[in-house]
Amino acid sequence: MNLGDLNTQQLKAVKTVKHPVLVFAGAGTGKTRVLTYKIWHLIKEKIYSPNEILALTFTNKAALEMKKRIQESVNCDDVNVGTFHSIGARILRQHISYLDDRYNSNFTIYDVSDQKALLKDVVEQLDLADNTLSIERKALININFLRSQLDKFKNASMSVEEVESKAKDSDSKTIAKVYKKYSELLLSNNAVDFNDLIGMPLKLFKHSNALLKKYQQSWKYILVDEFQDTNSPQFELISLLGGKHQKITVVGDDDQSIYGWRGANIDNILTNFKDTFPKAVEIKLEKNYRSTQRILDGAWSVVKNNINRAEKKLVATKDLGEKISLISTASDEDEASAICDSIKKEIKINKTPFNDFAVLYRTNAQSRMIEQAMIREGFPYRIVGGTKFYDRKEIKNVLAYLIIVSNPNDSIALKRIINFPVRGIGEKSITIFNDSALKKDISLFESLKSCRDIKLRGKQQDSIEQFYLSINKFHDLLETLDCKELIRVLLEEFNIENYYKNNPAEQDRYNNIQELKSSVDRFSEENPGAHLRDFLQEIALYTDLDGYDNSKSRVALMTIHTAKGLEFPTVFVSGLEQGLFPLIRIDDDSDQLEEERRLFYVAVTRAMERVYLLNAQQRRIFGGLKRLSFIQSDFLNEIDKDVTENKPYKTVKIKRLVRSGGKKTFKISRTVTQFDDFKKGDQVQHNLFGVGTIVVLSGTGENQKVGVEFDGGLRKKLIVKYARLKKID
DNA sequence: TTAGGTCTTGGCTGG
DNA sequence: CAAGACCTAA
Repeated sequence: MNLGDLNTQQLKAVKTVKHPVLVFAGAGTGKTRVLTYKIWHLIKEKIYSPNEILALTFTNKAALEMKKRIQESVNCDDVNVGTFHSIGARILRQHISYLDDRYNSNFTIYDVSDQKALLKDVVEQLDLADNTLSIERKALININFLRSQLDKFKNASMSVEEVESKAKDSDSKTIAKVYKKYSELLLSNNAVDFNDLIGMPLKLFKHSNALLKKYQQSWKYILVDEFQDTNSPQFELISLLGGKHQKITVVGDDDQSIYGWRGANIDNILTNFKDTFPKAVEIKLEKNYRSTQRILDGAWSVVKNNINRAEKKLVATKDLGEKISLISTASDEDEASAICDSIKKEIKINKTPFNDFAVLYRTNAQSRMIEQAMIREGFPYRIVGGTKFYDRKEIKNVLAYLIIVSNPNDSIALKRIINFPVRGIGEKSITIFNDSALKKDISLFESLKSCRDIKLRGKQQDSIEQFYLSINKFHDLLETLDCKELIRVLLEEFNIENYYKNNPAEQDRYNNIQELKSSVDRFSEENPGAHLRDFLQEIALYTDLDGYDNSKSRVALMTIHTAKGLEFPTVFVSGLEQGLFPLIRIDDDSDQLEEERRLFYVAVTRAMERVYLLNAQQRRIFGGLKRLSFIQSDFLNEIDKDVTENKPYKTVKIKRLVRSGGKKTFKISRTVTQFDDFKKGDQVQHNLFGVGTIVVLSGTGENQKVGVEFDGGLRKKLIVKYARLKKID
C-alpha cells in the first residue's frame, strides 16, 4: 500500500494501538488514508477478516471512495463500508417487524417533502388548524417548525412517551400530540424518516440483547469517518456496537463540524468519545498535504477565534504559496463576472482545465447569478446539489407509482398519484376515501376497493376502480417482473409517458423520465436480482454529490456544505457579506457563529493553490429587491492580513444604440475597467527573464501591458495576460 | 367538484 | 423566484 509521507510515528500508533483510537485530523491531512491504512493493517495481519470490519461514512461518495481505496490496497470487496443511513436501512430491512409487526421490509424511506406532506395530514387529522388562526397559533402549526421540533426529539432519542410526560404547557402538549400522531401515521404507512434509519436500529439493539450480540459478533471492528458530524443517536449506536469489544477507530476534525443544525454534536469528538472509551488513545494529525501555508494560515486565523475547539494548527508540506485574493464588487452580477474573469485569466496563464475551479457559496440561491455568468462566458460548469434529479416532480410521480406497488400502505405516495394523470379525483373525493379508511381502520389504498359503495359520480367510480385494479395487478407482477420491465409496463399502463410526450411544453419532463428508465436499467445491471425496494432505497439515500464526476473539465458550483471532503486547485468563495456569510438568523447565538466560522474554514481549506474571497455591495434578494446596507463579512476582518491582498475589480456598463430593421434598441455590454494585479514598483518573476521591477504600466484589465526592468538591465514590454509574471514580495 | 388560472407567501445548510 | 393557497369557470 502506498503510504506516501504518511508513514510517521503517529501512523504506527494508529496501526498497533489495541485501544480505541481517536484521530484529530485537520483538513487535508489524509484522514481517509489513515482509515484505509488501519483497515489494511487489520486485514493484512489477519487480525480480522474483511467482513468483520464495519466502516461508516456520511456520504455515499465517501463510502465509495473508501471502498475503492480498500480494493486497491488489499484487493478485497468484503469490508462493510457504508453510510450510517444505508447501514441502518440494511438492519431495518431485516428486523423492522420486531419493533412492530405492522411494519414490514418494504417500508418507504420518507424524505423532507414526504415528511412535510405527512405533517400536513397530522395537522388536519388533529384538527389543529381551527378557526383560532392567531399569529402564535400559525407559528405553532407551521410545518417547518413542527418538523424541526420532531428532529430535535429524534436527535435526542426521545420517545413519544417521554415527550408527552415532559410537556407541561399547552404548546408543548400540542407538539407532543403532533409527534404521537406523526409516529402513528408513519407506522400505518409502513414508512420511516431519515432519523428513524438510525433511531430504530438503536431501539432494536436496546430491546433485544440477542440481536445486539449478533451484530457485535459479526462486526468486530468499527471505523468512523467525519466523526465530528455524528449526532447523539449515531454515537450511541457505534458505542453499543463497539462498546463490547472496544475495537473502534474514529477520525474527525472538530474545526469541520458544520452540521450542528442537523443534530451533529461537536462534543462527541471533543469530550464524549474519551468519556465513553476511557482507554482511548488520542492522535493529532497536523501535517497538511493539500494546501499552501498561506491558505492554512488564512483559514486558521478565522477559526482560531472559536472558543469551543481543540487547539491545533496545520503545517503545510507545500510552500507558502500565493496570497489569498480579496475582491469586492459593486453587485452580485459583477461578483459573478469577476469569478469568470479570474478563471479566464488563470486558464490563459496556467493552462489549467475547468475542473481545477470550484465556486462555493453559503446558499443555493447564489448559484443562479454565477450560473448565468458561466453561460454567458460559455464555460462548462456543473451545479452540484440544489434541486436533485430524483426530487423533480415528474420523477417523484413515477417513483410514487413504484412505491405504491412496493408498499401499498404508503398514503403519501398514493395521494401524489391518485389524480395523476388526471382522473377526476379531487380534494373532496380524497377526503371521503380518507374518512372511510379511518373508520374501517384500513389503508387509504384498501379503501379504494369499495369505491362503489361511496357516493361518487359513476365516472369517478369507474376511474378509481380501474386504478385500484391496475395497481393490484402490479402487486402480483412484482414477483415475476424485474425492475427494468416493471417500470416500462407501468409507464405504459398508466399512460404516463404519453402524457408528457404529447405535450410540447413538457419535453424536459419527458426526457427526465427517459433518464429515470436508464437509471433503473443501470441499477438492475449492477445489482442482478435486486428487488424493487432496493432500487427505491438507493434513490431515497441518493444525493446529487454521488453523481458528481470531478474528472470532467467543468467548473464546479456548490454549497460549502456539499464541498466538504473535496479539494480543488482554485476555490472561489462568494458572498462574504455580513448576514449572508456568516449567515445571520434572528435567534442567533454564539454557537451558530462558531459553526459559520468552521464553515469558512472548510471553504478555504478546500483549496490547494489559490483562494479568492469575494463579496458584492449590492445583492439581489428574492429575485427583485436589492439589499440596501452592505457590511463586509466579519471573517474578512478576522483573517490575517499578511496572507491576503486586495484585488480591485470594476466593470462599467456601456449602452450602445443599435439599429436593426428600423428598430432602435440599446445593447448593453459589460467591460472590465480595472482588474490589475500589478502596480508600479512591484517585484515580479518571469520564467525566462528572471526577477525584475515594473517601471511602466499601460492599459487595464484584459489589455494591461507592463514595462519591466529585469535584473541585469534588460527592459521588456509584456502583455500581462500572456507573460506568466509572478508577483514576489 | 374539479381543473386551471392568478395571487400570496416564504425564503439556509442536507442524509 | 418558486411552491402553495386561493379563486373562478365549467
